[in-house]
Amino acid sequence: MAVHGPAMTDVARLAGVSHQTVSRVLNGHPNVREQTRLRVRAAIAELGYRPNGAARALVTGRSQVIGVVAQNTTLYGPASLLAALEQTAAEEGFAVSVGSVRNLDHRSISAAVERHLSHRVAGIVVIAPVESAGEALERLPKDVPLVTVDGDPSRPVPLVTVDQVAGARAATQHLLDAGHRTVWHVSGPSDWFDSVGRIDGWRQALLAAGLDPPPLMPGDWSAASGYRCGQMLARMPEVTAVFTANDHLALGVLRALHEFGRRVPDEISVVGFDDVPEAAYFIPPLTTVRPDFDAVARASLQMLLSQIESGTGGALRQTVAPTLVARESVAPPRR
Amino acid sequence: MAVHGPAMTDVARLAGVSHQTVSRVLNGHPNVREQTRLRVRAAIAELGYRPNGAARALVTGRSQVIGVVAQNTTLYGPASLLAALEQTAAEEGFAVSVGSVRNLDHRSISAAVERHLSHRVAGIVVIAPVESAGEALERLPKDVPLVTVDGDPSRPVPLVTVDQVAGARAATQHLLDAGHRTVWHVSGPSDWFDSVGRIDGWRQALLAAGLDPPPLMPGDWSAASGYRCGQMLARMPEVTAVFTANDHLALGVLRALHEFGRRVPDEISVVGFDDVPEAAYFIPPLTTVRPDFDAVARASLQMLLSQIESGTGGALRQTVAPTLVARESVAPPRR
DNA sequence: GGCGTCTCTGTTAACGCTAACAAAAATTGG
DNA sequence: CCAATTTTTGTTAGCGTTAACAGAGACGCC
Repeated sequence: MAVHGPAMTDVARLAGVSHQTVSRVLNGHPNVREQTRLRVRAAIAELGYRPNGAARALVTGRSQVIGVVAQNTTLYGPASLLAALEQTAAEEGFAVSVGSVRNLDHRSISAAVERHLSHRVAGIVVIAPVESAGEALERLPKDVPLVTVDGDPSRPVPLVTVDQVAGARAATQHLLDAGHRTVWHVSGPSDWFDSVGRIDGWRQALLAAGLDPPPLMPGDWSAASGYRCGQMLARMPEVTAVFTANDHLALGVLRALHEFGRRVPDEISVVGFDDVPEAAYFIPPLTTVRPDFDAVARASLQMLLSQIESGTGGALRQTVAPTLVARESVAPPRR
Repeated sequence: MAVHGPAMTDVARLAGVSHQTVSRVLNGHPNVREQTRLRVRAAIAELGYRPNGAARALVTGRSQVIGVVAQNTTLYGPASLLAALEQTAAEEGFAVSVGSVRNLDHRSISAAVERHLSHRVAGIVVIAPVESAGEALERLPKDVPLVTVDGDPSRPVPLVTVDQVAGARAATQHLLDAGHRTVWHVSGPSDWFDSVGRIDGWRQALLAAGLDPPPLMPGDWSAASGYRCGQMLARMPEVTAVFTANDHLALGVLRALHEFGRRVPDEISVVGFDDVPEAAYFIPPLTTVRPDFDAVARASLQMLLSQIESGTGGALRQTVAPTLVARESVAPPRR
C-alpha cells in the first residue's frame, strides 16, 4: 500500500509552529509574520507536502471539484465544451469530474448527479440538450450550485446556451441574401433543444422574408442521416439551398449531392452549423455557423462560481451569439 | 450556504442502531442480521442519505476517483478514449476527474498530476502521446497507481497502446495488395508516438515488399496540413497510393486531389487512420484503420485497478490490435 | 506606566467516516 | 442448562484539515 505523504503537523513540527499556522499560510490568511510564512513555505517544499483535499473537503463541506454531467462526449460540440470547461475550471483552481451518462433520461442523470454529490462537489454543470434531462433537474436538491448548458429555455434553472435561433436565422438569411428563393433544412433529432432552436431560427428567417417553409428533413446529427436526406434533396430539382443543423449532416448531404452529380455550390448551396475544424476542407469548403464554446464555458463557470460564493441560487440566463463563417459552399442560384 | 444532508449518525438514530452498523451495511460487511440490514436500508432511503465520499477518502486514504491527464480532448482519438474511460470507470464505481493540460511538457503534466494527488485519487491514467510527457512520468512518486496510454514504448511504465505499427502495416499492405508499386505517407507530428509507430509500420510494410520508402510528407493531424501535403502529391504524376496518419489528414488530401482534378480512387488511392464516424461519408468513402478505444479503455482501467488492489506497481504492457475498414477510396492503379 | 487595541500564534473541537477492539446476543455442544 | 463458541452490535479512536476561540506580545494613548 502506498506510503502516505507528510501531513500538516509534520510541516508544522519542521517549521517550529502549530499546524494551524501552516493552514493559515496555505490559505493566504493575512495575519502571519513574513518570517514565519517563509519558514513554513520552506518546510512545505522540503517535505514535498501536499494538502489533503479530502480532509479539507470534509471540514469545509465542499471540495474544489466541479462535476459535469454530459452524455456523448465524443460529439464535437460536447467534447469542445467539456475541454473548454476543464481549461476554465483549472484556471480557477477547480478540478472537473466527468459523469458520463449513456442516456439523458431521468434515472441516468439523477444517478450521475448523486455520484457527484456524494463526492461533495462544489457545483454541477449539466450539459442537458434534451427534453428528458430537464425533468430530472427539477427534482434535484435545491441547495447545490447548478448550471445547465444547452438546456431547456423554459425551465427556471440557471442556463447558458448558444443562441441557436440567431445562428440558424443568420445561416438561412445568408442563403436568402445570396438570392435563393427558399431554404431547405436538414434538422437534428427533435428532442434536442439545439435542434428545436435551429429549426425555429430557420422558420423565422423564412417567415420574415414572407416565405413558406418547405417540409423539414429530419436527421439525427450523423453524416449517415445527412446522406439519406441528401439523396432525397438531390432528386428534387427545385432545391437550390440547404441549411443543415450541423456540419456532419452537411458532409452527408454533400456526399449525396456529389453522387447524384449535383454540383455545390453551382446548383445547390449548403450551410452547416458548428464549424468543426475539418469544415474548411470539405468539398467544397463549408459555410457554417461557429458557436463560441469557450465563451459558453466561461459564462457557465462564472455563473456557477457566483452561486458557490454567494450561496444564492438565482436563476440567471445567458446566451452566447454564434458567428457565421462564410466559405465556398454558398453561391447565388443559377437562373 | 447549503444545508448539509443527513450523516451516518442520523441514519443510525432513525434505524435504532449504531453508526458503525450503518457503515457495515453500506460496505456490504457480512455479519449483519438481515432484519437490521433492512431497517438500515429503509432509514437510508427515508432520509435520502448519501455517504460522504470526502470523509471516506480521508479515513481510507483514497477516494473512488480516477484521475486522467490528457492534452487535447477535442481531437477524436483522445475524446473517444476519455469517453470510454469514463464509461468503464463508472461501471466499476469510480468517478473520473479530468486534468486537462495545454501542453504536454514536464511542468504541465506534473502540475496536473499534483492536482490529482492532492485529491487522493485512487489512480492516474496519463494519455501521454508525446516524448516530453515521458520525462515527466519518471519523476512521479512511485507509490501511486499509474497507467499510461499511447505513451513511450521504451519506458518502464505500465502502458496500454493501440498497435500503431500493425495498423499502419495493414493499411500499407492493403494498398500494395491492390497492386500499387509504392505507397506515400502523410504523417502526424514527429513527437507523437502514434506518428512514429505509424511511420514505422508503413516503412516495415514497404521494406518487407522490397520497396524503398518514398520521402515522408510530414503533417500535424489537421485537415489543413493534409491539404498542403495533398497539393504536393497531386502534382506528382507517379503517386498512386497515399496512406495518411489519420482521417482528417486524409480529408485534406482528398480535397487537394479533388481540386487538382485527380480522381480518387481511379487515379490515386487513399487510406486513413482512426475511422472517425464521418469517414464513411467522405468523397469517396474512406478506407481506414479503426483502433478499438473501448478495448484500450478497458485494458488500462483493468491494469490500474489491479495495481490499486494489489498495491504492486508492476510494469505491464498491453497492445490492442486495430482493424482495417475497407471502403471505396482504394482501387487498383490504372495501368 | 497602566490599559485597551492590534497583530500574531496556539489550543481545542468538530467534520463524517472506517478500523480495531469490546461487549452483548445468539447458537452450539455436552 | 451452562460453558464455549460464533455471530451481531456498540464504543472508541483516529484520518488531516478548518473554524472558533484564547493567549501572548507589541504598540499607542491618556
